[in-house]
Amino acid sequence: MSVIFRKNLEKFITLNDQNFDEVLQYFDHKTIKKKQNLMEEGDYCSEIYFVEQGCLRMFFIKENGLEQTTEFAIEQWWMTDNFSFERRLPTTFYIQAVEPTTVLSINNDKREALFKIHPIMEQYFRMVYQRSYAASQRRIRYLYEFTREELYFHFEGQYPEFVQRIPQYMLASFLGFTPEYLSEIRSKRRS
Amino acid sequence: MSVIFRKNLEKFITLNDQNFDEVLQYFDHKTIKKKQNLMEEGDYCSEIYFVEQGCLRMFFIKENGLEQTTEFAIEQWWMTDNFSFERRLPTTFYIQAVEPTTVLSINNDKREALFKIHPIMEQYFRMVYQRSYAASQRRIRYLYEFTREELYFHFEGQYPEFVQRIPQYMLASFLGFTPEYLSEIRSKRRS
DNA sequence: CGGGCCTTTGACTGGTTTCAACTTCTGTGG
DNA sequence: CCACAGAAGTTGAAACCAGTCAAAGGCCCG
Repeated sequence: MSVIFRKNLEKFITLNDQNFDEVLQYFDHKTIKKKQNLMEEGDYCSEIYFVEQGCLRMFFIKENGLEQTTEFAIEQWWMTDNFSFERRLPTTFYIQAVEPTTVLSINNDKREALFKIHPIMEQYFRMVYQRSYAASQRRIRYLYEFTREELYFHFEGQYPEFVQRIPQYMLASFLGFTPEYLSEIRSKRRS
Repeated sequence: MSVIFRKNLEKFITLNDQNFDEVLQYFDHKTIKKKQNLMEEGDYCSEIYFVEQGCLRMFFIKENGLEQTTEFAIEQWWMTDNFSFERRLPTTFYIQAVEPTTVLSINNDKREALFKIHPIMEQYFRMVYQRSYAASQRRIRYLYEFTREELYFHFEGQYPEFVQRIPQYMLASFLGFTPEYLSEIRSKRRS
């Protein structure tokens, strides 16, 4: 099963049916309801998550008590607090389902074991991280290059369907401004 | 040679003398003067760079003509425009030496060849990218969490020696504000 | 020793936040 | 299936963080 995971693997590497089945054995399936947390502040973030269906968001709690969203993950995206995962330290983030969501998960130790038996998975993750890092680099550039208003129009241009999919206050948070200001931006364009 | 590269490799993997020599053959040495560019806007960013000695910065030119610094790399850091490198597209960044600098470089094709002969290097780069991505994730969090003033104090606390090493206007640019504002922050603390 | 680059200072400006009040949407229980 | 309460979105006024501009001072390197 997990057609979508296989599809994602095949973007980077080739695996025959038997090898895919073997690889899949290392992963667990999890189903979470909307608003349910997959990970909370203080947890050891021992796993990484691959979204099969649905949408996750990562956020932390700011000084003033507000939730600051830093990432979204939809189908075929990996998500975790990499710092906590790698250093085996407690996380300061939450991972929450924006919609009913199913994920594949694997912990650090199991993944190391997987790498030993299927070295091609090392290549797969090297490529996944290379892309993720590249995306992250680009995002940092946008944060420097664009005003908040431009960030919104740029994001809307790149992911129009996703903008429809999530509540505005989450999008505002992700783009680094307030829901009130997003309202203002949207009303400006209407006129 | 290249004691420092070997030192870095050994943080992640083990290689005997012979294998290290073989690996090193795939890399080129480059020496660049202060203010010289290793890469310019429009270039195909075909290589990745490992800093042996010195300091690089990556920047792009904003609409208003100003240089916006997005990254620094000192000894033992890798630097490249990953997006351009991976997709084989022209870059929109510059990479420039802040000090006289020596780097190791390798292009995409050579690196693929290296992975074939020394699969352990695939593991090395998987780990390097995992860390880089984690660092990038943390940096994005800081950009959301801190005011510009807090960003400065936080950075100064984490890298006090590096703050001394580079001109203030570059640091201000990297932290996302103007040299004037950095002056203001610094004068506030003096009083 | 001089010129240009870097840093500092101050006045003014504006993009974005904060706060509060109001309206609209949504989902859950009766 | 409707009612209603809480959540999400809108609007406007006041405040503030940080940018812009201009001018002066300091310092490095040729």
